[in-house]
Amino acid sequence: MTEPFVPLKLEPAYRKVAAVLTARITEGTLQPGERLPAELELARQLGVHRSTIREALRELESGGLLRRERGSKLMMVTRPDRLAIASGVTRALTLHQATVAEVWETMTLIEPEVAELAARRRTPETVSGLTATMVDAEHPDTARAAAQAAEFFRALAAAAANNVLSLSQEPLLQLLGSSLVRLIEVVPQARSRIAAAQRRILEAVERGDAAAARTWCEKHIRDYRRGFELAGIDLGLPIAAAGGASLALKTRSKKR
Amino acid sequence: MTEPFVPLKLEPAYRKVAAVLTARITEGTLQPGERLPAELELARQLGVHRSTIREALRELESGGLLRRERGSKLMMVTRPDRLAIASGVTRALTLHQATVAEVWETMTLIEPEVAELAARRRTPETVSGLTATMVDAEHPDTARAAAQAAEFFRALAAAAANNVLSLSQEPLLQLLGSSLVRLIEVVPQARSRIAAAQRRILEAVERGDAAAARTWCEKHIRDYRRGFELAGIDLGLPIAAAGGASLALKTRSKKR
DNA sequence: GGTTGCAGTATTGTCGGACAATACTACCAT
DNA sequence: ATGGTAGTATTGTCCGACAATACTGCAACC
Repeated sequence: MTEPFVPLKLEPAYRKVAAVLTARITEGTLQPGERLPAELELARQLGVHRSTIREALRELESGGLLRRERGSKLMMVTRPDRLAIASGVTRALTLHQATVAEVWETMTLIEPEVAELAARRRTPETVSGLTATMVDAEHPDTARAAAQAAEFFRALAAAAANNVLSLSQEPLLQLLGSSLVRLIEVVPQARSRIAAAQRRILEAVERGDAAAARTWCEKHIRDYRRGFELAGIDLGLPIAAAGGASLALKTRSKKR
Repeated sequence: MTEPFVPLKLEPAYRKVAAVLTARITEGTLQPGERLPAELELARQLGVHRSTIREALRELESGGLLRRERGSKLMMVTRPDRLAIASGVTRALTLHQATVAEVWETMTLIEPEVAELAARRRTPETVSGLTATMVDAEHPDTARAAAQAAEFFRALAAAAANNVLSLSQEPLLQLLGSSLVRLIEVVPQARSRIAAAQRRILEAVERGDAAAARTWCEKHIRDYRRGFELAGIDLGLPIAAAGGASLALKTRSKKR
């Protein structure tokens, strides 16, 4: 048999343009914060038509490498923010029919470790950050409570001072979102149980007791599972496609 | 102070088109495997110009939701594959200057748990999958050895039978790639150590000994750290921007 | 000094249309 | 059935156009 021919791939121009721009950004020639030249200028420099440039820009844009700051015309180079990246992963996992059980199990593995690290690395700031995100057992809005439950984990990861961890965790939180809302809606005692568990973890972190933080976190997550069962959520079912970032706490009011 | 106005956002048409298409896919109206209508047809149906459609398509394409099968014209709906998703995350983490230490630490947290699960859930297939990816301590190609080291973790996650886990792990493997190559190049005994550790883990998984799999995996990863230090890789430094999927096993030599 | 108004320019978003290259299809000849 | 061939459909890329709007500089005004 003869050496099989590799399917030689001729990339369309828009992809090459995208590749060039991406390279510039990742290698640092184009720093985050800088503004991209105008489309026509780029077209001139790269010797292609503006439409081609635009298609390439869309590609980078959806990857989070470019963004337009509110009410500006020129595109700005930027690094993808946590939410944007995670939402891509979230969508993918949804399409792959990830089950509630899989997501929950992954949290089982990760979160206790995060709690442990958080206890070890806590600083006054991160502890107060944690305190600020405790679930309010009284507030009537269930969606808010669910968002806060997720926010607690974010604060925990922040206390663990590891960005990679924070990012790895984010899709899980997004995916769990809709199930969480359901859980809190259906199971009345959930709020107080969550609040209690969070308090325990917080205290352990506060006094730097890594082992305690870990075990309380383990219990906390196991408790979620019980909650899901009580709420009649079938763990084997694919996770519902919650509307992307619906779980993020709207912190709005960025002064500027 | 008056109630501040929320910045009303008027989305450009291309983004709306992208949103419509994405919605169709995530909600299942457009199933993976189906082919998208032609661009002109879409333009007619949505009442916009073809260029607008094309910009939207680029957006979905880069998100992995659309792909063109080799040598076909029409776009096919598809679910993003592991590599594509992970490479986005990888790029993001690189831009965020994630350090070797952070990535390594995250692996420290995750992998032992993965090993434990793998031991518990192993099946004849996954075990033989693991066996197939063992590092070849003899083969001279260092890049190949590094790729195999990563592949072992993939097989491990596969044995753990949790897709969410597999996907969460993928960016870490990609990021570690370049450091791994360096490690294996510089530290001569690395290969045999890696091979030995893998053998231990494999055996533990094979006989379903979860605790052993876990502890061997812990040691294995700690050993990587020592290796990094021996190789003179500064753990506090941002991880090098390895060329994306450079770590994937190259199954073929691309001439060109 | 700082704000306001205004004209002129630059830039994006969207459109219309064009054309070459190529994948697909249907039909015909062997 | 196989192979060839012509015609059609579709993409990739280009050209050009135009309205809406962000930016700039400058003059006028409090």
